[in-house]
Amino acid sequence: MTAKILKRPFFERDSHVVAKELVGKYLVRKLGRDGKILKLSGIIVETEAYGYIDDQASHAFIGLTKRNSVMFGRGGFIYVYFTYGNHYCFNISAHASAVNAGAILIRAIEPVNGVEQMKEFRSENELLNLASGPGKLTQAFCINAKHNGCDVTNHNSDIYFQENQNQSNAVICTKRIGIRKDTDRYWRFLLANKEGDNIYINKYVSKKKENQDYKIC
DNA sequence: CACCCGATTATCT
DNA sequence: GATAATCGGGTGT
Repeated sequence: MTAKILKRPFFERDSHVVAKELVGKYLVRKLGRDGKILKLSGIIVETEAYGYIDDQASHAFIGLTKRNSVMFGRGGFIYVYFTYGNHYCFNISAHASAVNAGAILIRAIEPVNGVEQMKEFRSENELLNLASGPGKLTQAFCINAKHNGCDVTNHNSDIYFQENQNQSNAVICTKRIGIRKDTDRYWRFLLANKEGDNIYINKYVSKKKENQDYKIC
């Protein structure tokens, strides 16, 4: 029996709730390659939530524009944007109501299936460096501007999310990183393992130095 | 290993 | 014309 795909209702909740719950789930990328369908997959180990009018760091803060329009549509659609002249960032729209807006930035993934293909896409052999950052994971999973606006909630999607039967037992949160405004809210979520009183953060997260100030959530 | 800085372009004002 | 939800290479310790 295959794991369940995350459907529309999962994404139509407050973005910080969705961001927290996406941690530990699988991302699956179906790819046509040499006449066959190749599946790349991995466990989401780091996300960030972005909101609407109360969140100055969010692309939606300025109101509806051509670029951010997916953040204003229904939950469960892909928002990809190009930044710093080099990198794509992969987001999924999420908010609780039709008059809201928001998205989740997928920041890091622990590679599981299709590792050799990811290494080729990245020109990089080190497993820890394949998808441990938002720009790295789009390259490893071959996600780009053509995916903007795609629905992830059915099996025909090239990109979708799956439940994880063996989900880890802890998620921690930190302040969001790489932003200039609204830097104080704890809307960055990391996968961790709790063993007794000890917390171990997943080693595939990005920017390990910025993980010091965290809370258990 | 930590810090610093340049690259490079779509998007919005 | 300014900005940016980043990355990787270079330098110095």
